[in-house]
Amino acid sequence: MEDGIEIIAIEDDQDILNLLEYHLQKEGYAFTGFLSTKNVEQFLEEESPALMIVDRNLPGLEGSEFVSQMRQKGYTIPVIFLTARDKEKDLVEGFECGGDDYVTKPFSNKELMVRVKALLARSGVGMVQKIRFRDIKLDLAKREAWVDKEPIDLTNLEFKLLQTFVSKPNVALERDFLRDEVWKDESIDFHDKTINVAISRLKKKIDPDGTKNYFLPVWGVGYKMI
Amino acid sequence: MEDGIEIIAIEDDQDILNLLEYHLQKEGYAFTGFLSTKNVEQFLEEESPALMIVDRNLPGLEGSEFVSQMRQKGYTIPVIFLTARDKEKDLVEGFECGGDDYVTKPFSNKELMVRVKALLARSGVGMVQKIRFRDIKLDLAKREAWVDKEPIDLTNLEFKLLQTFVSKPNVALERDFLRDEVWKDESIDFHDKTINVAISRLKKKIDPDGTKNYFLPVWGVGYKMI
DNA sequence: CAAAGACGGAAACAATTTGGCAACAACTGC
DNA sequence: GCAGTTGTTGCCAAATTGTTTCCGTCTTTG
Repeated sequence: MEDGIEIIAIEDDQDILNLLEYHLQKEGYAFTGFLSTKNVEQFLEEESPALMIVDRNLPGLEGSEFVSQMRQKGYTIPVIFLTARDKEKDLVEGFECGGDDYVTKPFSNKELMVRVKALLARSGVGMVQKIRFRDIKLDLAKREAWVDKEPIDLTNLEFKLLQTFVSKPNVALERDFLRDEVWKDESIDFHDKTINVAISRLKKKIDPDGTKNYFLPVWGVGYKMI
Repeated sequence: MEDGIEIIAIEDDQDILNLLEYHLQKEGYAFTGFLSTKNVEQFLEEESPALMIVDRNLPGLEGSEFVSQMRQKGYTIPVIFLTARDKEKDLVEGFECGGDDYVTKPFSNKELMVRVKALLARSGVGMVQKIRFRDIKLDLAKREAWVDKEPIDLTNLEFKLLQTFVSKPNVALERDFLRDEVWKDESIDFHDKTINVAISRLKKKIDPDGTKNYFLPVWGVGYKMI
């Protein structure tokens, strides 16, 4: 299912490691388990998994300490800490040292899976990114757009433009901002009318009758999607 | 501490609401509680809090359903769901419908605070720009203005002008300052009366009856908003 | 205190800026 | 070279902004 997404776990309890392996593999993730932090760094150098599950209470080097070290060395891999339910002080430190979420032991399969998926989504992995506003829906991964459940064929520019607006609904976007955001660099001799025309074309595609008034011109500033 | 960050909660259990209020206010957040989803949308239109805590099991409209509706309408406010520990199916839906985190009841103060802070950090709080003075409110992002809760249609120049005054209430702003601040460059042959006329037009828009006397002319100097 | 001059208020008019849109041109990838 | 996409230009309409004028009010000063 989640094509080739790799998750590793560091946990000194072999039973829990097996449990993690079972559930995560069932969900389609590639899984590698470690009983200690040893060899993990070497593994990270070679494999770059998408997520790391770390027990707070490891023998020898503490889990949070290990993550701190990895962060220092520049690894930004998202981390879910496993922590005993009664150790709430750990929890705070877990967030503070750069960990991204935590799960208390004993954990349920479902809770873990939800947090794994949420964290992966947050870090932009295997995203099924969909954004919507009013009756407009955009699938960023597939680059498809729907208006009122009808698929709309948009060009690349139109899609970027619409995405920019749907990401910031009800906000007046200045022409300079749009130029930076949609047209990126191309600095010199950028004609003002370029934006007007692009908006005009987009309007005609997503609202041929002109009855829905998605775009409101903000005079002297830019446009606002309403 | 967290200066003026506003958090609202929707929870039908008054005791829990009080608990939330106590803890969140102790941490320095401005808090508003709701016993149902009624009135919440109206509140959101006016206040735009930084975070919303929503019980999944509300009487009438379900919490997740409500959040879905708000998202459809373009509200991107981060949400923490409160959910009973045994209802894990809810939990999954919570993430799916756009919620950003969840906390299981009964929750500990610390867990809640950690998640609140993490979510606020993740959503980059402090970007919503709203300024107000007397019964005037300006939303800089939306470029909308309200007087006495009534939306007022302002031109770009008028908006910049009003923003300048609302940012410095009770201060006499010199004409030179206004020229620099509102009219930027355009140095040469700037007629004095230009400012007069601009102020005059602005006055007529935000106070048609002329009863509120927002602007006090400071003879030979400029204007003061009072 | 009164008159003159300076300044602000309001309305009308003029100039400028801006957006919509259509048509044409340039570009791109195949 | 063709079809699709994107940028440019020009015309029109509308909104905004600047200028002028006249008048009333305030300040100053003799």
